Amino acid sequence: MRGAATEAGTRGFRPVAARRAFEEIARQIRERLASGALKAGDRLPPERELAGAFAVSRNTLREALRALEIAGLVELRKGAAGGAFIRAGGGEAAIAGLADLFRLGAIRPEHLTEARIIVGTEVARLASRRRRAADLAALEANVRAAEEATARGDMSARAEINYEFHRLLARATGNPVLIVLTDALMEMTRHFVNRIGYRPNRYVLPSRRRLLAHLKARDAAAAAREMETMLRRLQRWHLGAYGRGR
Amino acid sequence: MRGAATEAGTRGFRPVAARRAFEEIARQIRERLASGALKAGDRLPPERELAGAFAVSRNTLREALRALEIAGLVELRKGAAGGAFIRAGGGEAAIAGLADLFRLGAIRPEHLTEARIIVGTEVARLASRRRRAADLAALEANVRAAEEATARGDMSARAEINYEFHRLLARATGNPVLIVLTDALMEMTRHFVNRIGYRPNRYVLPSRRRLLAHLKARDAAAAAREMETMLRRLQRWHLGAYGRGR
DNA sequence: GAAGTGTAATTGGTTCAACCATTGAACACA
DNA sequence: TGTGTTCAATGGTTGAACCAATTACACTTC
Repeated sequence: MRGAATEAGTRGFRPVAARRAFEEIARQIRERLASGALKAGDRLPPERELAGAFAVSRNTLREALRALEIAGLVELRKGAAGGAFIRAGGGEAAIAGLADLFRLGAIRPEHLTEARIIVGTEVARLASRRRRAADLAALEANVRAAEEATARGDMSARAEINYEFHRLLARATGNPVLIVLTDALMEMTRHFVNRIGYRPNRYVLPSRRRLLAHLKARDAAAAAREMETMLRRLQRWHLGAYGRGR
Repeated sequence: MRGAATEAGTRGFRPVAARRAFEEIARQIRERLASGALKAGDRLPPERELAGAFAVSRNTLREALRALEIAGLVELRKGAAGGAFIRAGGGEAAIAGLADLFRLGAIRPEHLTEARIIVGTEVARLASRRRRAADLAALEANVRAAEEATARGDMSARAEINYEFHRLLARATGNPVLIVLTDALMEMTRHFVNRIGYRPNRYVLPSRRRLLAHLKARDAAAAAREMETMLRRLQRWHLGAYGRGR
């Protein structure tokens, strides 16, 4: 400080925004989404026209569209009837974001299995209350497919069908938060299993059959118990394999 | 079908990928992250150099970097010591992705409150088992700040401090999946509350005090019960406001 | 020597003007 | 009717240039 008499201090000052142009553009488009002025299926004007409207170069505008595309808000299609279309959000960005965290090593296998027990148990409970006939049919077809894959020794297909079971169950709850979360947990599990290698076990399929019976009977407590028991066995199985594998 | 003798069908054919250049670049960089060749804090070469290495123009390379930046994997800094730095993932992309879903209307308030009950209850249970002295101190300071904000009638600060309580509790579990998920749920709650307006209530703070006592005593069952009861009351409160407000 | 000051180098941000590649629809033709 | 062709629209990519922020460093000043 040089002169106390002229020093006015810096309180009340904030760092200037210095927001990049493409961020401001993406913000404005997001705003129209939140306000309902833009809804799923709508098409934005062509890039050249949008660039003119925002008074930026086409490159800068493209970076803004790229940001929205990665966030899963718009889909870009080439060709005569192409353009930027507003997507009906399916949560792909959130799923990819969690999968990236796992890839970065921020999430360790025991965190993943713990979260799966928490979410999976409550998904089973809610699904048994809300499942419709169509959900039950889809789940039964899934278990049958798993049995067939096991019979012909196709372990890769078996793993995929198992992930799909959890996704179907989550959809039966009708809660999109649980659906997205389950999808993300399965995506992380897939990465994890790819790393340690899939090892078949004998207790999952019988558990599935018991779970289906509870779902059919709408016995929420029994369904939750069955799922929790199965996931805890799976946790010991996975973490054992991880401990030996690392 | 014209000639059954020459018709071979289309089974086994799949649409060709036609991946865009920037996607392939982002994939390669992601791969290095997953393999551990790149880790948090590392700096990628300057854009001009990278563009040369991938044999693409600088614009295309920038779209790849933009994609990685939006995904939260890298951070771009200007200036002499600038460049693309690998970020220590904090899950911002996943959080933003879920918040976008809420903004798009795919997630309705009852879905949000249901998920909060499930996650919050189990977070309280795990936190009471694993909390350390520092967690307890931070939570106590938070509750004190909430009481002060209430005393001076600052409802906006009060709301923020309340969200922070749940985030702190999630951190005490030590599970990054639960941390990211809680952050995302709080972010969605903030949007929701901003829309319907914050209305103070009298039962949250007493519940906080009881919860702190359970945490201090490491009584997991009581902590979970307290949190679940509070969240269910909050659910009725919020949904009631939403029902009248829409 | 310590602290401030100016300057140059580095690097991301943006612009501009092209051209390429894909897509779908209009259209001609058998 | 259907089949192939042409063409306009639109996103994808390129390359060169300049702007703007940031840092490192030599230089001055006390």
